[in-house]
Amino acid sequence: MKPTESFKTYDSNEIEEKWIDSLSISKSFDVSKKVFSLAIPPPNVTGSLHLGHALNSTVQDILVKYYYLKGFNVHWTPGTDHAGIATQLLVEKSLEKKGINLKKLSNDELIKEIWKWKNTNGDQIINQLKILGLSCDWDDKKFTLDEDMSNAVNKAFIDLFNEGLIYKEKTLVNWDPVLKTAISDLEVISVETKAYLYSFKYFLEDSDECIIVSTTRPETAFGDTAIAVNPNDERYSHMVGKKVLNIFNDKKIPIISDDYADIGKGSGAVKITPGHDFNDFEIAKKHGLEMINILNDDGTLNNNVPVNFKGLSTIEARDKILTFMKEKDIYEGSEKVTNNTPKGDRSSAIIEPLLKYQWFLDVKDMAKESIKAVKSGDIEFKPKFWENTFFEWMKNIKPWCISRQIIWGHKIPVWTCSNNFSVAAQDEKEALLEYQKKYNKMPDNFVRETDVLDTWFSSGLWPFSTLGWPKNNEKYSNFFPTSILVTGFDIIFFWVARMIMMSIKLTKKIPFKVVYIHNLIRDQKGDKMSKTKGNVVDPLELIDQHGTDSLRFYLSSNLSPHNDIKIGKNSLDSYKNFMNKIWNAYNFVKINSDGYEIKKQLKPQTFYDFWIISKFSDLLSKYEKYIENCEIEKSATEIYKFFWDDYCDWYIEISKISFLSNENKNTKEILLNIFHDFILLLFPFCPFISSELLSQINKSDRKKELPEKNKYNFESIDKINFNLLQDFVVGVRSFRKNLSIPPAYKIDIYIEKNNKYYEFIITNNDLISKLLNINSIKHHDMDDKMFITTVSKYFKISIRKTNDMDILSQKNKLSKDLGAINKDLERVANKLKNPKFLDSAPKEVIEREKRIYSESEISKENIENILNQLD
RNA sequence: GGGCGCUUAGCUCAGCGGGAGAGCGCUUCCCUUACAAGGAAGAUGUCACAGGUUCAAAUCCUGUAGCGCCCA
Repeated sequence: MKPTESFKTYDSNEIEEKWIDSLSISKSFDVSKKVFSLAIPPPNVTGSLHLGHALNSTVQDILVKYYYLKGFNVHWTPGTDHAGIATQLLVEKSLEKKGINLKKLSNDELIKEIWKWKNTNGDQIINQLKILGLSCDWDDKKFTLDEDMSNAVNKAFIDLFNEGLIYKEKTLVNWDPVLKTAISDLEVISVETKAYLYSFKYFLEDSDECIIVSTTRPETAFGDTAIAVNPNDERYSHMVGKKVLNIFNDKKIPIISDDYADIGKGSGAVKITPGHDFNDFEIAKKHGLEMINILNDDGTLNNNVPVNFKGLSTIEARDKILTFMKEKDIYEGSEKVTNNTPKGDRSSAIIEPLLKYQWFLDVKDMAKESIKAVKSGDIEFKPKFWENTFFEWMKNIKPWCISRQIIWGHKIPVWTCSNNFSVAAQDEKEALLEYQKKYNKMPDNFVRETDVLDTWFSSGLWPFSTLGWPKNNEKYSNFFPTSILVTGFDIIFFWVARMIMMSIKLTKKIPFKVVYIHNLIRDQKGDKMSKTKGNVVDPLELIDQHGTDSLRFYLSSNLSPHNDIKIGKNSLDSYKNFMNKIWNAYNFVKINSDGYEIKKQLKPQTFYDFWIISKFSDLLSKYEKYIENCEIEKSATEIYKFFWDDYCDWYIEISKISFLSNENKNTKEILLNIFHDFILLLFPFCPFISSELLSQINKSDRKKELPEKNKYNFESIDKINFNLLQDFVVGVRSFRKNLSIPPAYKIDIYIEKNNKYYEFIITNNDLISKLLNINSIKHHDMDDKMFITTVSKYFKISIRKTNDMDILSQKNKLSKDLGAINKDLERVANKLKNPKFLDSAPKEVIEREKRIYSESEISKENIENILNQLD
């Protein structure tokens, strides 16, 4: 007979379907309540749910549900990011696939196409997030290109522009020749590549003397406008100030002296190409050198090179110029080197530094203010070590290139007159007024900028723009600054830093009080997941197989500040088992708690009721402490340990026996109440199974709130009795196993009458005997050779000797125990006879060591006696 | 080259000054009426290495090596 057949088995899919629409938390503007608010890191509209989203939003959702249980006024804004370049690329590609010629589309038509795509596919990620059981305010979701969001972007731009922090400048920028747009420093990744370092000669003007320079990019020689040598380099000191002939463009270029040239590197002389290298650009500014741009926007060589090189790609030009060098006999050879090639994070194209007019935001002072906010503790990173990374970047920050030559995004709200005077405004009408006000005349040829803003510009406003800024409405004043920001460490620079800067500058407030940085998810081997590698684990598949709750509990248990999460195909197994365990435990609770209710106060009577109550009380305080301190994984571990080890393995097992006697009814009530309150603690982690079980327990729709602390707060709870019971029970089980006594074999256990805890054991004889499946516990005289004996921490446990007992195995075990105890004794004895230890160690430590010593001595003596008996 | 982090059981990781831990895996026994997706009892470690500080170091400091990430 299988009693399970009468119970419903745990089916994650079924309960998820049932509860998916009931998890929203509606916000209120009840000002009497404490506030917990946060904004979701908006996933890209192009995105589909991956484990990174699952992890990030699970963490947030745990916090949200936790503070909701605590009675806070919670507000969590969901939303999506328009993700400028990424989205435009995606839609362009899909249009090309359909056979549409992009070149024939006007910008307006393309934008229309992107919107069309967004409106049909843009909600996919939001719908997938819902599957995770998140308590966002789904009715209040935002998109970075929404009208109010765009107005906020314009407002931010206008303010920063009017303050002179946003400006247009022709300077060297990172240019992506494939996307044909400028990008910011952060969007350039340097990829280690194998390359050749070529050396060639420049001849001094009217002289046979030459100077050798080396470069991995010989094709840029057309743009060389100087040769730099180190001021301390005696080999070249006589040349400084003279000129060499650049035979690639027939110009005479100077030899300059600058620390930048490294004496030890190569020949010590270095060619300066200001138009195509950031370091060289700085040198050129310092020395007033000419800057030559030799590239077109698509990366091919332009009109500033000889006609036979024009239009070539840099790679083609490289071969050709090497041939040219050889012909002219100035080529000196090459060597293999590894160097870092800058590539675009979206296009993977080699990024060319190019002279361009672009818009910049001067963030230097904003960065300083941000550093201050973190240093002062107004904003706190958790874990704290990330603050160093943040400071490091903020200290070295450069002006942020915010303009992009693409079409999907916030168009820069600047209008320029033919005289080059510009104003920033929300729209053309306002721009006209502004222009008249500023310049006291009407503009002519008034045209708007065509560039759009870097996507991160609008993301930088997210925590306050989503709440209504620049309007000071109820939502904004209630929920801003937000309580926390939860994100992976990969976007600290891209996003976190910029939000802090923008917020302090524009709202005069910090955007959030805490930055909770969590780890990232990788595959089983620790490799980054990517479609090309084919190692992507799909969260939806995991959810289908193991359930959302299992996934959420897995993720929250494995958050670690130091290690990335490595997920494999069996990673979720034990968490699914945990859900099943909870489910089945409820089956037991249910059949034993009929007619009992959830109470405000409990009335424990037995030592085991007191014990489980004190255990739950411990859990409750650790649970709160860890969550509030952004150590969710520790909270999860406590939940797991309490439920499985304490509640199921001990309390339920004991309660089964207590129910046989029918004497005390409080245990059933406590069994139910603790289960119920435990499920409340579980709710933030595993909302589906929790909601289902809570609804089964409370037939009416009871409001979810954290259990009251004083429900579990009893004075002077005596835990020792339960420890005694555990010690005795484990001691007997182990003993029996060691002697190979079959479990069905009913035996009597004997203990000494003069044992300190004899009374406790005998008082609970029936309970303990049933728990152990033995006849009963009796007392005996140790000298009796009829017995075989073992020791536990508190007891000497004896069994009547029989012929079929495995006495040798028991002897081996005891000898091993004795070895361990002797080792312990030696260690402790050494400590205790060390006067310095007795002088300097804290009292508690000395006391404990003394206790260990005396306990170990007793155990040692006991074991030795028993061993003698066995001989 | 600079910075940050990591190195503890076969695997994944916790512990971060005072008796080496958890989960998974492994061994043995048990379908004992919540649960075999389970229960019980076990085995398993030069806490990377070398110095130092301390009465006491896996834990703090310094250095070395290896791994990972970020920035040049």
